[in-house]
Amino acid sequence: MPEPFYITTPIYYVNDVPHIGHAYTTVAADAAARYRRMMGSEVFFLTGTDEHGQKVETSAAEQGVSPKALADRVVTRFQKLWEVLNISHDDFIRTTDARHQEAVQTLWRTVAEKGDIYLGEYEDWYCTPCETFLTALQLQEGTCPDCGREPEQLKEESYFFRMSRYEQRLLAHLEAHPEFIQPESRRNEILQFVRGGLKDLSISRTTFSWGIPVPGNDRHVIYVWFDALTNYLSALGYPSRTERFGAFWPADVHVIGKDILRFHAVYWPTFLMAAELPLPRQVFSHGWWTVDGEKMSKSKGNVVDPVEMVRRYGADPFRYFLLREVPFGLDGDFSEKAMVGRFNADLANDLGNVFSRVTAMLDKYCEGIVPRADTSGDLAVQAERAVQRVDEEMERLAFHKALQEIWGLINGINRYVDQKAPWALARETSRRAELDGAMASLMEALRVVTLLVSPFMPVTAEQAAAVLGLQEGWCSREGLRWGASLTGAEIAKAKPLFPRIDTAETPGREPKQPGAAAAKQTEQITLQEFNRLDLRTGVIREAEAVAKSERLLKLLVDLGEAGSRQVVAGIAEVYAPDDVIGKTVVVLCNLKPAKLMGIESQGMILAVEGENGLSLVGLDRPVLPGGKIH
RNA sequence: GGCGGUGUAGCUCAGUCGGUCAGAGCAUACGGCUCAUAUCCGUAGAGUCGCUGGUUCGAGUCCAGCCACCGCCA
Repeated sequence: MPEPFYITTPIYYVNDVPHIGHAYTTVAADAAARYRRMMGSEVFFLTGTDEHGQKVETSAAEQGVSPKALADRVVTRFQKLWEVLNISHDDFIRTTDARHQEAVQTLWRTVAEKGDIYLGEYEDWYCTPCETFLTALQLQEGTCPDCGREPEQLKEESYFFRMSRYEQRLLAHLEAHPEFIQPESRRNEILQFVRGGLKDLSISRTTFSWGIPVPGNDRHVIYVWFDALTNYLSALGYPSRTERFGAFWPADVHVIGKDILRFHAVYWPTFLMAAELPLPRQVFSHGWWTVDGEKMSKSKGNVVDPVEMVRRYGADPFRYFLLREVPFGLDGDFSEKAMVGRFNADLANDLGNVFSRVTAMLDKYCEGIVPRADTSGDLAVQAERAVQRVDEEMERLAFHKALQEIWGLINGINRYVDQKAPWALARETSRRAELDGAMASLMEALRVVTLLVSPFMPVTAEQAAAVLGLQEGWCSREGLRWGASLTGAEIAKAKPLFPRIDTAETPGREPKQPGAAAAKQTEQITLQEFNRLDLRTGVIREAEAVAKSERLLKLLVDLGEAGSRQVVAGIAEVYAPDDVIGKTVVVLCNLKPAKLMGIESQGMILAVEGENGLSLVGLDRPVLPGGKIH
């Protein structure tokens, strides 16, 4: 009977543009899920999207579509990303799924019947000039944190969850289960928070309607966390006591980012207590990524697009980087320099090279056939130890340590090659047995490395398995045993798994020096010549992908008095149609019209090739469309 | 303001109960091999272990104060 293992990512807000943080959580959960599958567990790995709420409602209204239609369109951004990153989730839950709505309403009724939901009044503030809602917590001495003015107080009828009632029980649970919240520093924060006392929690809204209705009161919609967190149950079939539910609840681990720790470590367990359901075994909160040492933000324009990183470096190297660079649980810094460093030092020089090295020797000295020989010895001991240690580290989700262990084995393989010097053995026919033993051991070690690396780099592992001629089902717990054998297999010389990246050519690696270098190469022009360009501001009113093209978007650009015109722009790799609608851009209007993919383009949108991909040229203050640029 | 954390080689960081703990990886330098993706293996560091005091036979390792940065809460 395989051991069940249920692991989740958060459900991501569907209206968000996926970035490195989303990729990180999901890649980490995927590596854990794949490892457990290899080890023979029955794994259920869940991810999905949170699709309700005011932001989706508003965005949809602005675009004149229904919220569901908007969600249906943008959910694909996440689904595509998971495909690109080779995420092996078993289910993808959307909060708009009927199964989820039913689960949430049932959970609500269950908790309400217990007397833990009551109708009350929720207070918040609205800053009219800023057009933003503020909670009591956000206020600074009673004023708006943005403009410093006094906001208007609003009162709203709201249902409340009696969270205060579970304060002691939660505290007891936290104290009895130190592993419940990880890492420990986060656990301490939560302990401190709970010790400070739990208030009741507002769990419904009347100010928007895009959500799951409160059972028995359609004026209310169930508010974010009561809705979203329940996804972990609904994907298992709750409220039906399905086989799936029986097998997988409670979850083994919810992998989350530290921004949503409290909701998972406080709200969620108390909801479950109220519903008399068992609590998840662990909530693991990982850190955040900065980019080149700076906080990632839209305004800085340094948001890392995971799709672009995969395009540049490949899914496996990107996954490897995320899990190797930083201890899981701590913050980390992403930079392309570090990415390339890891790629060359770890993947090309170590992992990739050792495959080429050993298979080339096998080809040369053993006609490509793995000799039948004794493989006991030093390398066997090292491999067995690595397998054992990787297991311990994966148990704790210490991905970076697990990878360190694997690389320790790779170093060991390289050392073994040096010690045995097969090229020297091959010159003396009398040492044939010794050569065979060494080569058989080396090949066996490569096989073990292939398995160990597979949860992190599934595509590379498949390639390596193909090189080694491994049979179907190679990725198993049994396969991790030393001596599970390659004997007699005929093996072709491996092509480089990771061709080195020439750092001189790497974009973004060299410090930018636009001034001097660029000026020298650029021919000077007169103002008259510049004035020949009819550059104007335009607002994108419509946008759609051009069929059969990965790069092109067909745009309708509003140029104010100059009317509207159709422009085809090569920006689709970075911008989805929804991203650009409403954006003010700079248009070269007197460019000779041209046809792209059969569609006429009457101008050109200005963009820059930045470090993180293409970026549209924008304006730093709002401007009416049609403004002449000079 | 309250609570907590961090500050160790050029860079990123390990250092469990105080006594070979002054370490690893990257980068750099030198040496070796030639099977391999100019890859690999080995050797090398004049680091006041943030600062100042204290406890101790002995302190990155414990205590106090200070400085800097960060997190949670208010």
